[in-house]
Amino acid sequence: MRASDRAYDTLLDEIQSGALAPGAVLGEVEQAARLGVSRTPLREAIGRLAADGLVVQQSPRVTVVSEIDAGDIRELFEVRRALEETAARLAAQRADAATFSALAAGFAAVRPGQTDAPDAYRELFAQFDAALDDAVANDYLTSALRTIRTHLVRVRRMARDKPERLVAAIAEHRLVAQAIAAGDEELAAHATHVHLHNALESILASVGEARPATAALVSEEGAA
Amino acid sequence: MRASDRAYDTLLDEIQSGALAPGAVLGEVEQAARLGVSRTPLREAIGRLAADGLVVQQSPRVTVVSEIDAGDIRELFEVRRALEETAARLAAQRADAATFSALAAGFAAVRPGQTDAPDAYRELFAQFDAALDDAVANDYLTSALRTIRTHLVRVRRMARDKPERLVAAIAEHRLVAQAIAAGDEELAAHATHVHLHNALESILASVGEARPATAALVSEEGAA
DNA sequence: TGAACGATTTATGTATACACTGTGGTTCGA
DNA sequence: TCGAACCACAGTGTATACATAAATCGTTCA
Repeated sequence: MRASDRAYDTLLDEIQSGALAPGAVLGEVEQAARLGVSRTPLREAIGRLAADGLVVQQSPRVTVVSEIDAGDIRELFEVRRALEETAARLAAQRADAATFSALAAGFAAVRPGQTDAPDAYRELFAQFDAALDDAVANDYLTSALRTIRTHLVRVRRMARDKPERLVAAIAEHRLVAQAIAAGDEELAAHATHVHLHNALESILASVGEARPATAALVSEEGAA
Repeated sequence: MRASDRAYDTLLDEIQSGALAPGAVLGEVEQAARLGVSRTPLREAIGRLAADGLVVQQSPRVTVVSEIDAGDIRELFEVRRALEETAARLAAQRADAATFSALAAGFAAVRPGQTDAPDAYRELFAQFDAALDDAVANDYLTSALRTIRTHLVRVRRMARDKPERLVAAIAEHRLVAQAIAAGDEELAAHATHVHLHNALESILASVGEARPATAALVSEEGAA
């Protein structure tokens, strides 16, 4: 395995896990020494992280881990909605029905509280994403989604999902999978839209910065 | 200016212009010598082109300029539709009306045959894209669109637009600009959809690989 | 004669040395 | 005492040397 790949993987993991916090300065010599590689492959790793948007050149001489705030999360979800709704539509047109029927069954089989860790849920979501990419068969779309998902890992870490949100997310995924299996393009797109709306609301609430529209909905719920 | 930037700019231009044709092998020593830089900054340039998707590692030892066929063009437009429709919607919500009114006026002022080169049209389109990016104010979206546009330069070169298509594109842009200026989200999105549909059809026809649906429309036109 | 194995060559991956720029601190002058 | 200029240092950008791996060509054996 190449040293530059190891450096990239390590730094990516550390940024996504928060070990390297936003704003942390990434000096070449320092990081190269820490990771046990020379500056050349480390620079390549930094370059890839910069292309992903995970690090930015704060000044011409210092690169830092990029910040991410509630505004970024909203921007991220604007793009995510566009790409995933499109992916859902295309999958509904092209996907193998059996594959997504099986995924839907997998989501339906989940019993709340049965599985111990959220890792089991994450695994299901990852399988769904992989199946979606495979069904869509569009490298440009998959590539764009990959970038978004890379950022989302950090977002999810910032905003821990509550257990009930995870259960709801399972149900939402199940509906999307069913719609795709049925070839129902509109339902797949709209169910995806609903899912992403709920996911965003949950994340923003968790981060503690609900937007006006959400505040209104929350107070409605409180009144009802 | 950094050597790696010069190498990147040069290679990007050569790939987009076709001077470096798809399938061309990019040897590091060869290209470094040709561009008058050492291998280190050249490798960085190649890495950025790979992140853009303009070059691919054909085998672990040889990187080539990526191929692009009619299938790629369709995939590209699937993503482009998703992103630009979203951009149009967001711009309709957020844009400064005066800016897009001015752009609409600029499109309206174009007299067919008045300007000599398509470069004048391209300049207008570029201004529109820049204004759109500015209005949307979403770095993730802008970044994704930048990648798509990078590929589109090559596509346009492959498929020269006919003059009448350019005139139609001007009118289509004008409508989108008007819709954004008016804050009409739905019209902006749908006009964008129509524009991209027409652009794709024109390109595919020019490339000589019209898809079934298009063939039907063309024969209808012929019959009418 | 064909296939397989090995050696040579070539290109990439990595390390390191050098140069240059930008910044910060100190000192000198007003 | 304040400001400006100069020097020093740190860190990036670039070049080059070295190691390693893969591909190709030649030779040998079946």
